[in-house]
Amino acid sequence: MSQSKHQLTPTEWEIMEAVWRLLETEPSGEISVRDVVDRGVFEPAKAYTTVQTLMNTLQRKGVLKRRKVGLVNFYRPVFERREMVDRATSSLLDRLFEGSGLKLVNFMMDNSKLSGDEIEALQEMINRHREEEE
Amino acid sequence: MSQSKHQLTPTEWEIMEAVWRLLETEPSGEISVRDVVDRGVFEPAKAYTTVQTLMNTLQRKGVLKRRKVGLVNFYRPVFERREMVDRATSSLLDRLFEGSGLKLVNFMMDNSKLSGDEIEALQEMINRHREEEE
DNA sequence: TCATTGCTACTACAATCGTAGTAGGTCTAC
DNA sequence: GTAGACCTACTACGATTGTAGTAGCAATGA
Repeated sequence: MSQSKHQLTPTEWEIMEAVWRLLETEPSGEISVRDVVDRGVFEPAKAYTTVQTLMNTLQRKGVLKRRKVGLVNFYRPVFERREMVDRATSSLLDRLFEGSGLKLVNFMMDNSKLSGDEIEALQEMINRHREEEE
Repeated sequence: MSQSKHQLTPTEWEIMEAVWRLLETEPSGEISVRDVVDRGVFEPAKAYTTVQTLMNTLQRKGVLKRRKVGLVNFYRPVFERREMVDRATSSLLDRLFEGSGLKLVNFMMDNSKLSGDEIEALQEMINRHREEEE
């Protein structure tokens, strides 16, 4: 079936979001299943072994790297969140907007995904972007 | 598992894209499996029964409506493409950008999903949008 | 009339997803 | 030194996904 490479399912995203978030305050850059279970927020809660299975799947998919310290497995993300978001966004872009970011923005404007305030902020972004380009 | 409501898998999207496209030149607003198989473009090609199964799944999910004429089933989309794109986009927005369209646009600008030309076009869009608001 | 064509309904089946239980091995605190 | 606590590896299992085959029936054309 799919499994192509680093495409995540919604539940795997949930786990990864927790991993990235928790690692912000984790100087070692590594994290255990226990950390994710205890400090991640899941609604509804997930069993320890469920999280364990998911993290091992993520390891198999090459999204987490696993390292055994003593008896305990520690995991570290292979990619930054930004990279994964990029892939997911590109995938949506390719599938639904013929790869055109402009079409996506256009769609959002036409479908109220951007409020008036946000469009003002967007204008600011464009201005800043132009300055950076010079 | 998921099946929540009208969330499509990549392959189901492929079918629906073909259905919407073919219906543009189909005054009846209905289409058969045969139409999709013969006139849809799939890479690699899909067996007749594969398309049949997928279209029945889409019917079960409430995305296509089925009507038997004589012996043959005809299908019609329940939603316009725009509606489904809206759902998929909102889903990505919620999962990865905290529901903020602005964050998504920001991300795209920072990650070269928008070329310089496209940003100009975006500026045009904003201007037009402002005029419409007045 | 009867073989071919074409369609539907049903079935199959491996892979994946989401969730979790169980067995068995260390560590630790009494 | 032994009973919990805690962790890992393995297994399970129903649902879904993606792909397709088969049986059977209707229309059709020779």
